[in-house]
Amino acid sequence: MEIIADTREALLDAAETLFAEHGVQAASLRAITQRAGVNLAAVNYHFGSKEGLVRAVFSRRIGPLNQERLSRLDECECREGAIEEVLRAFIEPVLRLRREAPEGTRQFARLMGRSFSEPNEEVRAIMTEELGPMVRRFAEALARRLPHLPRREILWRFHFVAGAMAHTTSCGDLLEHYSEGACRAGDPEALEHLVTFLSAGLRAPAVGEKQGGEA
Amino acid sequence: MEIIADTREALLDAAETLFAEHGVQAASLRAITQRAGVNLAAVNYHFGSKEGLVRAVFSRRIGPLNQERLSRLDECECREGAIEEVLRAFIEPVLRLRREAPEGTRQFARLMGRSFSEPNEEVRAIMTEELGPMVRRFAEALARRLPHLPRREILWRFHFVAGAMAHTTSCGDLLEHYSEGACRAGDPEALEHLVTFLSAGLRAPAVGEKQGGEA
DNA sequence: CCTAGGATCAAACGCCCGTTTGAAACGGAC
DNA sequence: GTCCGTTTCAAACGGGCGTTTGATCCTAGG
Repeated sequence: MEIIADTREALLDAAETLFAEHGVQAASLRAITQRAGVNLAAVNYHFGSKEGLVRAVFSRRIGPLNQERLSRLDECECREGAIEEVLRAFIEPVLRLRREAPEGTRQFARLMGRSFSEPNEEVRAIMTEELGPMVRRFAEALARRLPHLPRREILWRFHFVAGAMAHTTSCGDLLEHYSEGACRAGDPEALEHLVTFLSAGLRAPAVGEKQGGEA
Repeated sequence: MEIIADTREALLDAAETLFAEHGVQAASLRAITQRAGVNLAAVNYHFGSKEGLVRAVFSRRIGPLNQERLSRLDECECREGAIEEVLRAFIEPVLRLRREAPEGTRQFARLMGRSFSEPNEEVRAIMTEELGPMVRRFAEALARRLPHLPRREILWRFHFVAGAMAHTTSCGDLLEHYSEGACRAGDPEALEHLVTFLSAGLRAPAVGEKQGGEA
């Protein structure tokens, strides 16, 4: 528990940036160690293998990220906050990653957004493992606020919520490109657009019902 | 224009499946040619390079796909159809890919959903090129039906529409996993859930306005 | 029948990958 | 000063990659 973790941290930072930039598979250990200014063998010494490095890169950020989401959800539950607040608790911590100081951190949101659909099975496994309990708690919070919706429909809609968010964090360039620079996924207003759109979607009547219909 | 295109087609089919399964980068030409039952050198002979093969795999499907989307949008425009119809024209052709006969085709939706956030820049370039005009026409169709929304907000929301759809086609397993099999992204009902959720989101009042407010 | 040209083939090319190795450098404990 | 566990290092390992090559097969046209 000393400050010896120098090489480890340098590796995690370099890997985070290069994973985000080129993908986990395409970022070579040679490129990572060179950027970190350490020897090639350091990865296998400190993390056992490339997969160990991948796991460490994800764990380092996802732990605190989920903790923040869940503690904000706790607050929200005490105050019996509206759907909008639940969405903010879910989304804002991720969007804020994009505006934080260290360069690698900023890239992590992009990396994470992409990782849901990663072809690499190990990466996907890491994501489902690390995010599982958090996802379930948010799904419950939404279900409690939308008692008229069947459980299956809650899950569908939460899937869409996650999709819109992941798309925004991982393909922000696309939006910037099509809007010719007018919309920037890194702006604080992204949160407001997401919350407005998604809360309206969540509040829609159940599939098969007319507008204003009842359960 | 004869039936000589045997090897080419076999390569496209094999590549499509393996690209979807393992990613463009991780699918090797050796694996692709072996699955296609052709010689390794056939890729470079018929497509010039691996990138040529990638382009061909995408072009083969995206062309007809966009044509179907646009002709359905045309119909919809004639009848002055509602937002729901525009969404169906945009989404259904993609979801139907998942239920079509050839195995590779079924995988293509997954491949395409993932390709928006591909680290490989060439793949992303192919996507923006091939989808650009279609995207713009749909954005206009939505703008005409939501005249009270600023143009920027239309673009934000269309981005979320695309995100929810892409997430559904590329990470359906995730939804199936978290719902313990209750929700299957390949089911026809996926379309109904998407349209219900997304049309409600599109109809939300502009950011910063109260429910029921006017432009 | 012969031939020219497209299509296929096995084999090799050079390169980069993740990992391993064994030695060197370091830094407290005694 | 010596020792020992930790950390760093240059070098090499085997293997897979995309691509190239030159020979061989096949077939339509003269």
